[in-house]
Amino acid sequence: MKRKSVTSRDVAKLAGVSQSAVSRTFSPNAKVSERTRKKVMDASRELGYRPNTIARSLITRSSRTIAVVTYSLQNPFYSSMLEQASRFFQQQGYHLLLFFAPSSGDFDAVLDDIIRSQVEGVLMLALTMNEQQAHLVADFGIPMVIINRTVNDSGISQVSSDNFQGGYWAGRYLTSLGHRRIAYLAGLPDSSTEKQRRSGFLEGLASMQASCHAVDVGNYRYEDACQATRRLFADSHPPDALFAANDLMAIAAMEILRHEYCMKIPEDVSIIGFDDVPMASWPSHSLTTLQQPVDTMVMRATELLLEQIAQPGTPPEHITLPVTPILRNSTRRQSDPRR
Amino acid sequence: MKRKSVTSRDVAKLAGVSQSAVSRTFSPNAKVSERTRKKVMDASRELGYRPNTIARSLITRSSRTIAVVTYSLQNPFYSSMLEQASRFFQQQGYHLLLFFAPSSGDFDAVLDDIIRSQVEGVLMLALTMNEQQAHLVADFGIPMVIINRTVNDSGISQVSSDNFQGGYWAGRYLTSLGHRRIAYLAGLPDSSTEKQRRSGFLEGLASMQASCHAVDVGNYRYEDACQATRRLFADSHPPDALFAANDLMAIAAMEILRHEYCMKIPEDVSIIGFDDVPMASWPSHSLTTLQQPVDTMVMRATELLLEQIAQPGTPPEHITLPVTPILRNSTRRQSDPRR
DNA sequence: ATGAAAGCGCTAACAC
DNA sequence: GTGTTAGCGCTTTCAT
Repeated sequence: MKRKSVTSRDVAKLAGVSQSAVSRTFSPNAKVSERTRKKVMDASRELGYRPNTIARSLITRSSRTIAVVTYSLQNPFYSSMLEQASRFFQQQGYHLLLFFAPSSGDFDAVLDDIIRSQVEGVLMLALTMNEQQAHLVADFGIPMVIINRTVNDSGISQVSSDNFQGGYWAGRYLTSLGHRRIAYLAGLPDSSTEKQRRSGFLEGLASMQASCHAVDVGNYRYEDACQATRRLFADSHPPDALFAANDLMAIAAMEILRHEYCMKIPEDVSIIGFDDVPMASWPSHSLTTLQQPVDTMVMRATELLLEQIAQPGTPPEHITLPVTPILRNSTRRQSDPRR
Repeated sequence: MKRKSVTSRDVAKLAGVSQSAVSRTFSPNAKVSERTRKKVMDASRELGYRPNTIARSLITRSSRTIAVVTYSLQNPFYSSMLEQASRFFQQQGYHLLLFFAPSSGDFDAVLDDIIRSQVEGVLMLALTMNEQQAHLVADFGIPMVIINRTVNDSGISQVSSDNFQGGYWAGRYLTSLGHRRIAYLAGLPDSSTEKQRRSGFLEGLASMQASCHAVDVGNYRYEDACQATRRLFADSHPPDALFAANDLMAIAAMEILRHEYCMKIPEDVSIIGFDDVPMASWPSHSLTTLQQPVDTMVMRATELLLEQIAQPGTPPEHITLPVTPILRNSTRRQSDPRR
């Protein structure tokens, strides 16, 4: 059954036309007579011919391929972004090359690989990188947009939500509920989202004459967040409120507090997350959180990328979308407002 | 900043060597003198040269690209498989082309697209397709392995776990706990996993002289499973046990039962899931389930694919891996064993 | 509208 | 070891 690479030449021979006629038949805006087209199609069907995308790419110098590089799919927030972006590009007739940033090791090698692969654009999904790395790709004239991370002052397009504002709100809100020992569960230390959410949070607290009671790091991951929570609450003066830099960690904290520390949420401790992943709205968690506009973020990012591909001169944009506090049942006013 | 396509020719000219010397320098098993290599590397660096993967693919007729096609990433079970498989292939020096099966519409068009893209292999991730579709790709001599789905009697490699056995165990176990009104929460009706888990379940029940009390469909999705659960338990004789065809639906059911029907789990109803996603072990859910050996499945599938790529003659394999019951706290012996 | 011819950027014989 | 040569399968002028 295995047909081995039928070429347009083979089809041409069988159809009794020139090879370029075959090419034209398979080109979107061809100028081929119905008669020729039919002959070609018949022959193609008979031989099981499929145009070779690689050869086409080589000559047209357009691969119609986009690289998406991401860090992990553990967090439903990322996998959902990936799925949405992928479906969008696929719908637009693009192929999608998927890369994972190696957990340990050579990210530059991946970037190099991407450049060699002749993609027309790169979507960086929640990827932390330095300016040099960011420029490496851009300097090759490959349009790139970073989503859910920012890189300082570079000429690179980025779409993210207002992490600072989200943190700020969390800080003020928890304070306003009367909490006095408010802790912070941090994400990946080097990531821009972490830095922004944290500084927003601290400033939010400060704006209410409050300060942060304790900090520990959960690296945006469930398991790490469990450990961090245990450390935070093993103290003789445990927190009475917690802001976690993402929902996954917030939920991890709830699990630990409820089932290992026999604490009630929100009675004993208020918790706020960040993202608003679907899970956050499940009754068991009912997590108060800061909703990121995923759909909009993906849409803006993908459109931006496509635009830059279509018009290479397009200046980079930095888009910051607002976050929305979603009030659920993981937070409540402190019963003993002793302050 | 934008350098526009520096070719090996440009490098050759600058380095004062032949174009093939440049090619050799960038080929893994080159035969180039150190002197030439250095000249080439220097020139390359100066011009920012990167070999064009597309041109290389065209002439070597190997794209070193694998297509992974999947249905959705909503379920963490799939996204985790995707991540593992991707990382593996990436590590092996392959590129990964990601395709999503359109929810409504032309799957054949996607298959066609895959064939045109000259991938060296295809990994079908939890994809339901008919035999004709399965053969379409295979007939082009493109190795393919299906993971977590089976296609009847085809000459196509597939790796899955023993869904029937899992269902069978669930049926017998729930019966052995003394439950008398055991319901089934079904997955995607046409999927092989659904059929196998269901028939295993029914036979398991039958082997204990029991039968299924009610069935509803959750399509393997959270939201749909919520609806189905509401329907199942709105009855005047609601189930006292539930087997859900995957964890996501099992958890959905728990959420609805606990928070909308004020039922206790496992006191009022026992629940069993399927997959053992990370979430299933979280204390809030503590779901009894059938663990699929994800790591092994992915490893076997990826190795199988690579093997078939390396040795085109390799006969297809059908690998079925055992599932493992994981006993947690969503099931318990019926307190009133009236039978 | 159609065919002939010239490459796209690279690898792989093949001589030297 | 190095250069020369001939393509990989296709698109795209350019004549006709």
